[in-house]
Amino acid sequence: MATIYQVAERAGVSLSTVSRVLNGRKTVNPLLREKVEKAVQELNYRPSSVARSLANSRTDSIGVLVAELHTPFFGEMMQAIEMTLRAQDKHVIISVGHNDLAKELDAVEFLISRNCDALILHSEAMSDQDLVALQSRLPVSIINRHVKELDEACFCLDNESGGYSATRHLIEQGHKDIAYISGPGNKADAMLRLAGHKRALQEAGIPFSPESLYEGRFKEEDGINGLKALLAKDIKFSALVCANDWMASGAMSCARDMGLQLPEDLSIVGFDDVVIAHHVYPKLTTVSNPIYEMGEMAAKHILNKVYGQKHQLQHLYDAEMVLRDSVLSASPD
Amino acid sequence: MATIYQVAERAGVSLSTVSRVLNGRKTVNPLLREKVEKAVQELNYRPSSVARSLANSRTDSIGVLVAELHTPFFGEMMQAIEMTLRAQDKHVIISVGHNDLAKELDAVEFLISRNCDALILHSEAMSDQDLVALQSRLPVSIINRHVKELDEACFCLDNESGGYSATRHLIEQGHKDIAYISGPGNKADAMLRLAGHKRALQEAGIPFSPESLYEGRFKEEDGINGLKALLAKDIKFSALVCANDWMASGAMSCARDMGLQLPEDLSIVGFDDVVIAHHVYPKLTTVSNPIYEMGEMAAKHILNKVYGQKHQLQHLYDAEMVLRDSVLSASPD
DNA sequence: TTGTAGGCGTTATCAG
DNA sequence: CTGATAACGCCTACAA
Repeated sequence: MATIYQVAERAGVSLSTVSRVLNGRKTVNPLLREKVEKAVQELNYRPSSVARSLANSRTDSIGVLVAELHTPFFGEMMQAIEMTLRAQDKHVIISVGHNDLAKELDAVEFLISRNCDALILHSEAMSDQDLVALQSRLPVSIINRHVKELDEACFCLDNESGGYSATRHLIEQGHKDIAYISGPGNKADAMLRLAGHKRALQEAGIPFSPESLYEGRFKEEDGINGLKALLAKDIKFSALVCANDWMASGAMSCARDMGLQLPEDLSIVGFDDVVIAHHVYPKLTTVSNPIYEMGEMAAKHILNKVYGQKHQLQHLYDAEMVLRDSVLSASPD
Repeated sequence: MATIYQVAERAGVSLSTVSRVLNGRKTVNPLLREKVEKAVQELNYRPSSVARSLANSRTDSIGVLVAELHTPFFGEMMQAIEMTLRAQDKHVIISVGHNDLAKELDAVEFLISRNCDALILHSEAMSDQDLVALQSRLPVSIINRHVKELDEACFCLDNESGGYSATRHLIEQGHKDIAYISGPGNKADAMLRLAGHKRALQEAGIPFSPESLYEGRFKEEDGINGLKALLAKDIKFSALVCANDWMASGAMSCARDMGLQLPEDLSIVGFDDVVIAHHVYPKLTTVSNPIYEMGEMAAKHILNKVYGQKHQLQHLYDAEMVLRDSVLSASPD
């Protein structure tokens, strides 16, 4: 591999001059510039990003932490991040945290040890304080969580309004008895979605009953167990909202196993509009989660903060209804 | 950030000694070692991976090229790669090629410009020759394609036998009239799957009819259009095999739209056992594609080749039937 | 076993 | 505008 010295020698100039033309400095004689470019061509010279990093203490690399990678949600987020970052010649290093605090912290340290210029995190296990502490070590973008102290760095969905829209939609279709399968009580997004649900009920004058609530952990099986538990109780409901699509899919399987017709016997709405949403049957009415845009913005925030660019940022994202076939208008009885 | 010099100073030794203990050399006085370790602690010293890379011309980074990231298949592959590599303290840089030759080549150059120690590729558009040429520039692992010249570096599924198993299963269930929706004719994996299908037919003495074949491009919509086209023809079939799960899901939607009962009126088998396979209804009988294992092996191959490790490798993977609910035994007529 | 000195390939600072 | 020269932080002969 050719070095900048050899280019300099071949072009008959000093290495400083070569460095200048490589970095697009304007202050260089066009004649020399041409010579240098010719030499670069001939030697097929490629600057060493490592040496460059050592000299200017920038790696042009961004670390990204996600819970898992095999789920389409994170895949889309990663893709958004990779595309917007590579367009600016930055590269992304991935690491997965497996929903476990120790592993997440470990992953973060790993990323930092790699001298990333910044981090983009979709953390499940770290506390808000952990994130604040992290921010003092290097610039970060945070996806799907709002931390007061890190306002500028957070990019999230309006979960409360999403939860509101979901049950609001059901109410508008004439449903009054609406059960809810929630995410875990210690997750802010889960609780916000639930809060939205309650607000919609209240607004419609429908009392919220703890009986019609089941708390899961966002997994398919929780949808199954949740519906089973709900059905076993002495309550009636014509509609069910699940705090994410995986649980909704589980609930659908379960409903069918219990002999229910979908959506005739039970209307279901999900949340996130993940890829499976339109592969289940009936196709799932759900709430959008523009993770792609959020990933893009998180990346742009880094671009602004670390590399002095000037992108327009949006921090809060609307969760909109995606209407498909899993909700039936209830006949007014 | 503390440097190795400061550690040396604080410990009262030379920086070579510090370097030695950091790199676990045995040839160092336990007393000094202890001093150094203490100093490292106190200063919270972290070696600069950049400086290290410059000095020993290794970045400990592996570039991974995939077609897309938002699809669960690649997510799983990435996760496998990340986990096995990070366990050995290597990091992975991702880049996506978008199924486009120019973009793939661009991505590869980008990765190389980042001084990756090696590349792992799941290329859709590059030619075998491109890959061979690449191999001469730096070590590579190739997933899902067999290139004769790169035998050692390839990790793939036995697509032919997978295709065989799929229609063989149908035949065993009593089906005789079996339609097939294939992947694109210019993709080796698609053609191998189709070849397996034909072999199974032949073995059972069932003539293959081009009429019952539709060529798609592995997309959901191809499943829809494919079944529609097949149904419009003057042929009968009680079963359909789709060369991947996405097309199978599309075919299911289509079948239902056409008023068919599943699986009573039409048995369907997919391929890949991607996440949607057990979310569709009826749950899809399909052929496994152990992409996780393949990703892991591709990573281990790099570990062996570049970092002198000694992992056991497996290059060819069996495609096994995953039995679910989308196939009905045909009544012998 | 330990320390000294040179090199890895750039960028940045300063004279000229 | 151009060219020495000194960082950048670490590794590794080689010498002591």
